[in-house]
Amino acid sequence: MDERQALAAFAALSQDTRLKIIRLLVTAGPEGMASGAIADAAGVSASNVSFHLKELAQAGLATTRREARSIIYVADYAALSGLIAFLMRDCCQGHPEVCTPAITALSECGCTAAMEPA
Amino acid sequence: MDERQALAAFAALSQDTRLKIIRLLVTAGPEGMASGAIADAAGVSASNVSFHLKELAQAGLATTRREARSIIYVADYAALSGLIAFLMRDCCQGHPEVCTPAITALSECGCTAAMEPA
DNA sequence: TCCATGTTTCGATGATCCTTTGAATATCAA
DNA sequence: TTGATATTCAAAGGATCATCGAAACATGGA
Repeated sequence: MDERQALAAFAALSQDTRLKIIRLLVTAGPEGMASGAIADAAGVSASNVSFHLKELAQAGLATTRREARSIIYVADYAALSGLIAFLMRDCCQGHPEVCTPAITALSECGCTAAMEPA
Repeated sequence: MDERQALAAFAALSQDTRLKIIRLLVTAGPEGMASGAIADAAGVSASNVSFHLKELAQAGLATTRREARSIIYVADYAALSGLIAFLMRDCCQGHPEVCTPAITALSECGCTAAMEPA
């Protein structure tokens, strides 16, 4: 993830409805959600959700696949962790006080099970 | 960090000049940088940098202190790691494939030295 | 084929944001 | 006090963005 992509991702996440949508997609998992279901869950119109989903897809944070009449949106986990990595890489240069609290946050989600001591 | 704060932080980071400024501040460390020095380094006018610094401060990503005629801006490391934590907390619910790559990113910056195995 | 469903696209409107300019404020030195 | 330096503030412009409604497109079933 370069600066250009990070900028696009930050812009995509800086909007109320889109942040809501990303959270929906992330919790929905790899199966994703149909556009209509997202619109219902987010409480916005079909055309409005379509507008925001397009933004998220263009920012690389979501991918799509068609399934019958529905179009399914899936969170791009690699892009999200890439953004996290970008923030960290940028923030840690000689200042571990930035990342150390993040380690605590990490351990809250059970993902540290696979970790090895440094 | 709640959703409102995260939204403000994402908005602050989604602008070219401001992202550049945050990177400058982060690498500058706790000593910070004067407004004028930031303007020079970022290549923008004094009033423009002032505008963006105000945005960053209001988003909680930077703090200020006066030093003689200069006003020194300092990155708020707690807010930055809080944003990282917000992203992670949101993204990991049942999907460790999001956070696991972030662990790799973490280990690149030397901050994992303090870590314990889970 | 015809119709219903799900989604996107287009055009218009109002809101928000970024930049610039010039004036105002604060600090220090002479 | 006067002048110089450092920064902020306020107003105006041009650009970008979000929302809505209507129309268009794609798919599947009768």
